Amino acid sequence: METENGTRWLSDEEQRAWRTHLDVSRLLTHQLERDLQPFGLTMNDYEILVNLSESQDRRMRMSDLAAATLQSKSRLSHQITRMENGGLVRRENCESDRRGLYAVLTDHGWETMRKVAPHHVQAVRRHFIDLLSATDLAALHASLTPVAQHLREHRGQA
Amino acid sequence: METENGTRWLSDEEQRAWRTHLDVSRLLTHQLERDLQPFGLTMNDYEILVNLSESQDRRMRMSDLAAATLQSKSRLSHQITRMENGGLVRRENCESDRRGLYAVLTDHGWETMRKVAPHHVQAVRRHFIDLLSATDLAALHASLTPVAQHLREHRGQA
DNA sequence: ACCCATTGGTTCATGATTCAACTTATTTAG
DNA sequence: CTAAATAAGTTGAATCATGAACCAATGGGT
Repeated sequence: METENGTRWLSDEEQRAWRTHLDVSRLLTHQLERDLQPFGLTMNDYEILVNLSESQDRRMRMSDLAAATLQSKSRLSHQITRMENGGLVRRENCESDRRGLYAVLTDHGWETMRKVAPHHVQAVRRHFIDLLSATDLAALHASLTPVAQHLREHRGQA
Repeated sequence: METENGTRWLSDEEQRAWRTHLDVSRLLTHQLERDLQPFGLTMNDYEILVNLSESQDRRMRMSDLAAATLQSKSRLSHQITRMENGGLVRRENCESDRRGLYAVLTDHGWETMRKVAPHHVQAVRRHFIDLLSATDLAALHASLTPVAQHLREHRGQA
């Protein structure tokens, strides 16, 4: 499993598992993207709608929203601009910190959310959740949680 | 778990598992992207190098390569053009089917592969493989395989 | 009170991705 | 044998993402 130059290559089973994970993650986001397309939304749009709609007063600070959705500030800024043009969201400035801005869900954004969510959930079920037994899903969750935590900690460094 | 409009919403555990999967998949690709950056490669570049270097005569038909890497023909075409400009790969036309083209790994591409692969493997280990026990990894692989298969079958339709 | 480092957010330039339109070669049906 | 359908790839325009540079407000420290 180890070669003269000191590299610990992946075993066959490790390779297969890794490739499967990669494939699922790509195929799945691609599929969900396609399922949202008829509604004129991307996964990114949708995730922002979710975050805002679950927040106090349907609003979040730009920074917090960026952190919650794992995007860069720059990307979020563009994203919100697009959604603002689509009438899903509006910017509103923050009293307590005059640098800050809120992204606020509009009524149209809220309505869109209500209309689209059931379809999206159904898609997540069809292509992922319902293909796994409850125990498999729990095991998967348990395995992946430390990975997620590790990655969060290592974010933004070499 | 089911509401008046007939939507089967996700249970809390399902939600958490799903979000964790999503987060891992995004954080992980982002991290691996960053680990490749010092070598001037993206994950896409790398995956193409892998595919070519494992193929007979270090060459593949464009279509096959597109299928293997789950990309559209258009995207692959642009991608190969970039890599061709970087000297990693070259196009060569196919005798048996005059519409067809091969993407061929250049010597520089091969050397790049040899140099980068150990670092990439190490990154995959550090951020994923080595964070899971062998049994967890096997279970994850077993759970995900039917999902991957389902998604492959459903590709390209509603 | 003042300077300076930090934080919150945008903007600009560049590169990547997507989708539809297009060309050329191959296959199939009649 | 030929016409229509299909397959292999490319191209171009529009959209989206990334990273660095930037501006403005805040918060300490001295």
